[in-house]
Amino acid sequence: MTTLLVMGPTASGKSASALALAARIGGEIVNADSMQVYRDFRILTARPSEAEEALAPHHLYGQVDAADLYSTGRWLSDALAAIAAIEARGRTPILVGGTGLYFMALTVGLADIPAADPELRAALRERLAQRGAPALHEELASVDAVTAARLEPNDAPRILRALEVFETTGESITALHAKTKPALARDQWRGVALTPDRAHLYAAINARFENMLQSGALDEVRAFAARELSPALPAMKAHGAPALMAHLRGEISRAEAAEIGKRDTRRYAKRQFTWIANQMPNWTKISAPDLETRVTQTLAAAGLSS
RNA sequence: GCCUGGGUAGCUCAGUUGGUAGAGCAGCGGAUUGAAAAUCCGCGUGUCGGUGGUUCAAUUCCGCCCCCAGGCA
Repeated sequence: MTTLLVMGPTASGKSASALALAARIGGEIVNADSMQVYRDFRILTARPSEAEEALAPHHLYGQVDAADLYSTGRWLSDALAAIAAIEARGRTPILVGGTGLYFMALTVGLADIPAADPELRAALRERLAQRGAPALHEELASVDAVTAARLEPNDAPRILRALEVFETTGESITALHAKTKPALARDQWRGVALTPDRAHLYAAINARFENMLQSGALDEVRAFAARELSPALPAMKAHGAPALMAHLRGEISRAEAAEIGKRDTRRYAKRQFTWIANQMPNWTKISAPDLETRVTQTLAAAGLSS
């Protein structure tokens, strides 16, 4: 069976495409977005509404509490389980989202590395806070020169990860990457990437953010802030969340917070374009602005028919 | 219509005592293997309003014109 993968920059209409595709071919939708897995920010992360979710089976949306640390690894096993279950029902899995790394885990692979000890992680983060990323980069160079050479001295998350992997496995993360196998074989999936006109997408992003504010995004953020969770949690990184929290604390105006939220979202979309252009050579690019054309082109690219 | 101030990057502006210009924000290009809506690297993107003149050389000085803001009528 073929699994359909649909990637697109934020606000490109992925969710609507997925719904139309699901209806057309009797598919089930699986989330491939790192923020829409969190329960707390339904509006702010543009998660499908309850009404939309009722139109087709949806999986991996809002099932994680914001206090939890989700990860690419957890998503990969969750997604593979969902795909297997959907195929067991004789239906087509449609994975939809904007997180390039998740699709990479599926189609390129995620290195088979045992989970790191939480205490080791905490210790590394502490060292990072004390001494800074360049110091850890030097440390990495002394044990894993190959990886250090390809990482920038300021790229804290990757340096941290490389050190953590070396300390738990005694091997270079670069060597482990080289052994990686795709989770889905090449003939098991078809990928399409939405590449809308950038000026129109930016306008859509700006308009959507205003809509989110009209629809209660601020209340959502207020309720989240009341939980007083660690600012370092991944869910805190949802576009607009930090700025809206600053607004609730009286530090910036609502208009300023909205500008920051829109800008961060636009910059993210730009990075997604870069990812699509350079990391997804085997994917069909679809730039058609209207839904019907996109769906038709997607089905054609996937060799599926309705 | 007259007076004054202003037209320089997408925006807000600085600047050049004449040698074709630079900041902030926005933006653009790139990397991406387990917190990825994260993180990191790189890049000024410009008929200096138009047109004549002076000059070896004009975005800069001079004339005329156009546009914007305020004031006087």
